[in-house]
Amino acid sequence: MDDEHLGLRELKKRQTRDSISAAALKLTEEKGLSEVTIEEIAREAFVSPRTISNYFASKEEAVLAAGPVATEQVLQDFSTSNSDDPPLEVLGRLMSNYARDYPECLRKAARMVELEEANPSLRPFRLAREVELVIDLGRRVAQRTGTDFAADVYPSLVASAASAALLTSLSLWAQAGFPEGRLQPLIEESFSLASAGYRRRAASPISVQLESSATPQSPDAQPV
Amino acid sequence: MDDEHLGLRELKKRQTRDSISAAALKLTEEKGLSEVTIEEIAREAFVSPRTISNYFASKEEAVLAAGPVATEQVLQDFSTSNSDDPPLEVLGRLMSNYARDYPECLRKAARMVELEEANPSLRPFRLAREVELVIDLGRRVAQRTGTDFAADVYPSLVASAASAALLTSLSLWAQAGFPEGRLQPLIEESFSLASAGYRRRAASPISVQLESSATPQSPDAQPV
DNA sequence: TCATGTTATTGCTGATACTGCAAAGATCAG
DNA sequence: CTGATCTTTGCAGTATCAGCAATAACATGA
Repeated sequence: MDDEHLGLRELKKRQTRDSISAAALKLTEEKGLSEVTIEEIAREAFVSPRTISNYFASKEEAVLAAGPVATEQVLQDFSTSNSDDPPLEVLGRLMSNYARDYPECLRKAARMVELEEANPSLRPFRLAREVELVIDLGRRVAQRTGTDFAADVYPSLVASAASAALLTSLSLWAQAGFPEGRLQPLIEESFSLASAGYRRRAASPISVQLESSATPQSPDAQPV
Repeated sequence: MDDEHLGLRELKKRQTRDSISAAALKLTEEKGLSEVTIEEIAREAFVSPRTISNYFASKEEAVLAAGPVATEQVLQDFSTSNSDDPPLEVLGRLMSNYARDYPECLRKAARMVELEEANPSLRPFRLAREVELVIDLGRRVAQRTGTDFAADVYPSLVASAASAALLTSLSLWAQAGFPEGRLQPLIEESFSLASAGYRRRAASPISVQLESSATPQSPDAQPV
């Protein structure tokens, strides 16, 4: 029911959708989203302005649609893996492996973080997408642990913690200038911190300290 | 610098701001935000449409400005209190006390959650506000624990966990129909779950189980 | 009290965004 | 090939929003 019999119609739909979001992303990187009009995106994507409204409710959603979609893979893996470890640890391992195996995808995600800092109007919409993912993940945690998603805080809390761990890691990593090989330890640190009830291990005041030159003064940072 | 010498000007500014957001809230509850125009809000608040644009960037922000602002109190209390306990536990106590002492404020917050479910366009903007709070809280955690907000995942993770604990509790509580006296235990459960690294205590599969009749079938829940 | 500077409010205007509707074009199934 | 279905498009109407200048309200100091 997913990629089964995709006729020409479905193919063209995805194609125009991708064209639009790619055009939106390109123009946004060039001029800033506030300077980009629907009409421009339409020209760039070879569609009519009206068509853009058919696909996206706003410029912001069009830009965000160009972001990474690989999260679904991790969600799948989480649901199918059957370990007896606590969900957070499983998620931590999955994310860590993901950072190791598909660095370009994480890099793309971090690039979106930067794009968001340059274009604040993106933030609300990115967050809305994020919440959808957290809800999805929460349901999976509930199913996996046999808890009730609607009556128990547990699944949602775990999902939120995992999301925060990943996003905080990405944000710090992007801020430090994407240092090679540093993301994975950051992710592991974040997840183990959550699993430890946010109590620092005495031995590691700042265990995965980045180069201090990368973030000399820290006027305003953008986590989450 | 806060409530010091508020001249007539500042007073009137706050007054018109409140008028606008109150009008926006009232009309939204009556007809749904999508059916409300800026012009209507302007009439209701006895200001010109142009003035609304001066105060808020969108209808959504106007509505959200009518929400509870008491979070600042908790942030203040967190910064001023000087306990040696882990920040999450301090925050948990503060929120629990808050739920006990100012139930009407929490109820208002939960009402906003419901309003958001009825008017999905509110969500992105509420989330954006939420993130601002989390960043603020993260900075305070950093200051309190002597960690570096910009170089260390710890402060942001703690702040995110606290935010998730509160919001998840509110969401569940609202979904269950605001049962009297149930919010505080939910909050305590959520915070202690986070402090315990999201590991259930063996004795409590669902320790703060709500009346099962309150949530018979759970088609789509809205945490976070 | 008055005079003057400062700031908020307002109307106007132009640019942009979004939606419903109906026509035109593309794809599909037989 | 033909009719059905769906996508794309143009058009028209409504709504949003920001810049600008004028007006009104408040503040400050004498």
